[in-house]
Amino acid sequence: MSKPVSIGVKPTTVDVARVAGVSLATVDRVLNERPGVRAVTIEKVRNAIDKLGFTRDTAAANLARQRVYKLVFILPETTNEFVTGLENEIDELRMKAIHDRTRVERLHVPPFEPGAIVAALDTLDADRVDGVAVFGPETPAVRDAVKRARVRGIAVVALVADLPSSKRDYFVGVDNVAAGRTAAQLMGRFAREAGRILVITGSRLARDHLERRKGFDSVMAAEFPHLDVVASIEGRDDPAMIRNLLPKTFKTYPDICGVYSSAAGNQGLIQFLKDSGRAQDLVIVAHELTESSRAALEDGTFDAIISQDSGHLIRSATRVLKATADRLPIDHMQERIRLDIYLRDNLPAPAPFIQEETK
Amino acid sequence: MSKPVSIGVKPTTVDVARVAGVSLATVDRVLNERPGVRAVTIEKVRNAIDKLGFTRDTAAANLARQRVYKLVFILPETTNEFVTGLENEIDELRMKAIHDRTRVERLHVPPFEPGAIVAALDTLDADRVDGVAVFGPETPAVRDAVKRARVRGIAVVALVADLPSSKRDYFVGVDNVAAGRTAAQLMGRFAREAGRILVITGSRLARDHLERRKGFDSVMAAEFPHLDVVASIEGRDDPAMIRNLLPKTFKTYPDICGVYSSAAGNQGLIQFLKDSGRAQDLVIVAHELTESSRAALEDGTFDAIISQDSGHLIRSATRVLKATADRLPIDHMQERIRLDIYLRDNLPAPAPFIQEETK
DNA sequence: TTGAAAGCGATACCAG
DNA sequence: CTGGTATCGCTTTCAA
Repeated sequence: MSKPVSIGVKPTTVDVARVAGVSLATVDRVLNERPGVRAVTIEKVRNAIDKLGFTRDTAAANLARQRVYKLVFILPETTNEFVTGLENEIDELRMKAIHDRTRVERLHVPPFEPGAIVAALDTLDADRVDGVAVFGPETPAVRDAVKRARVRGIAVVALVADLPSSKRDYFVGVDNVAAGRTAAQLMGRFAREAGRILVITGSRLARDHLERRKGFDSVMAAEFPHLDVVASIEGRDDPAMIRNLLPKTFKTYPDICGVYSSAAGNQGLIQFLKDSGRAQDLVIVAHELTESSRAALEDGTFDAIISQDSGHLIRSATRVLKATADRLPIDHMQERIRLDIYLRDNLPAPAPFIQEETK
Repeated sequence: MSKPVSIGVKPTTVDVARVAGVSLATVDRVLNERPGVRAVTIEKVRNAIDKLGFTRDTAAANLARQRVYKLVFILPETTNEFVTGLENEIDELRMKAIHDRTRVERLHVPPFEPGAIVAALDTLDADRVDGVAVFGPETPAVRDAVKRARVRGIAVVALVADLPSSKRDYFVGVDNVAAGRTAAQLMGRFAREAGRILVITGSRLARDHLERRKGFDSVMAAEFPHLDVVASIEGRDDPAMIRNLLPKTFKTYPDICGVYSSAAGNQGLIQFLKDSGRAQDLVIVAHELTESSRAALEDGTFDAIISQDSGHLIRSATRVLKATADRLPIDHMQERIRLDIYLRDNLPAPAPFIQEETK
């Protein structure tokens, strides 16, 4: 209608201010929902914003704000390969994150001890930390500590194992029930003769382990009647403990033809299989691609590995935490962590140990 | 030694200028390798830079520069689901990319026509386009056109199918030989009785198809002697053509017990299987998770799908093109596209058709 | 060959 | 409640 506002390709705050007939400062107040603006004025600015299709330039905003994202990852203090894999990814991220105004810290707490996580969460100071990713057992106390942190204004995501305390939670990890079902599907297809299947689990506090077990059992029962799942052993993610428990179990059930290693501690299983000469004749489905599980897959000890990419986990958690801290929407499709299946033939090129090839 | 330079957390160009004893403008000249600086001066600035451990703030730089990345994707003009999936991802990216100063375009060329790609590449103007991702047949003419584009200063990546024209190439896609091997592994494990395996391929111009075939044959021959791979049929990614070719093939080889659909056009195969009542008794391994292949997997028509995530492909290509255009290093670990295996149980939640759930 | 100074788009402090 | 203006880290004329 009236004289069109002459605007370049992408409107800026200046354009908004001009169209709304207010100052830059006021536009900023409305944009950031700062107090002290009359409702009418807010309305004027809002109108200008969507008349122009304005979207704020995050890079410029962060520059002006000198914003630095402070993120912390709480992980169990163990030496299991999956967790050390996560640690490595965090360290790598820490290096690159500097360029993105992001500071990343690792916090370690004793494993399988909800109290330690609670304490860690409670010490987090809202103006020293923007967001925290938690990998740990799901207990009411932990869920409450998460809630408290969130109330203090800290963004929280559950990592690897879900912590469904409220609808406002975000979980970065795989669907572990589906993981169990997938493991069962592979086991059922690969194990040709009838026999028993042993499940090695970690801890009944670990929600991820329980979910996997549930998915596994349901598919085994429904689709593979020739296989019989015997009671699982609880290895607490500890290779030595697993190595010690296995002989007895195999003595009790001599007709075991497959093992589903649903938690960490694969090294104990591998050791047992090699020691007892059963490395080749059992069908083994395990979790998490690590140095030793990869080797076991390559040499035929393992038949399949179900995994989740630790790089994706860490990067995704980071993006989600930043978005949450900024109250920005999350791209759920991108953040969905896939359930990877590895056979010997689709193993990714191994990560370089020392450095990238000097190209 | 001497009075330490008082610097905050992260050095800026101002710090560099001060330490080097030159002006901001000169620092910028050195940083961007602009001409007109004496060697000695360059040296001074360089010293200051790594004395301080300075790294330029890309966001600020892009802001000042008002940089807008112009990226184009060249895709075959077909209706096959994999390609339309890529198109959707590109469109989605186009929306979000605006916030990242990135403009994305799609360019469509007739499929299996190297000349069309060459023409498209040659029309690309270096000061209207920063980078281009090409998905197309690998021919000398195409490789040359890629070289020319690169000489003009346009970043190029090969998408999905490699174009190994020189060492400076970058390929965004999966290892297709490994994909073929993986398909064979699944086929061999899933097909219990002896029989013949049919391979459906696309075009002998498509490098990805050839590589898959190669990997498939090698594993089948080496590991599964009970299965015999018969000559493949060439479906040109065309469902109708595939649907028409199959009956004859099955008449010629009545003992076919498995099909490896190594290219696009799965709908033709599915149609044939349903029409002929063979949907359940054959082992089918296919490529690319799409609407119809997902349905086939869910209802048991397909047994496994080998796939590459189209979202990852597009996002990765984008990152690589930007990094190349800016002469920044590429994070090869992050850009590695995984070879996804899908069984019925690890299918990701389907993409929403209309919109995200109104949260 | 080098420097001073004006932006880029948004934020935030200080007045009025 | 609202407006002016310096500033963030870097780029880019325009002069010198």
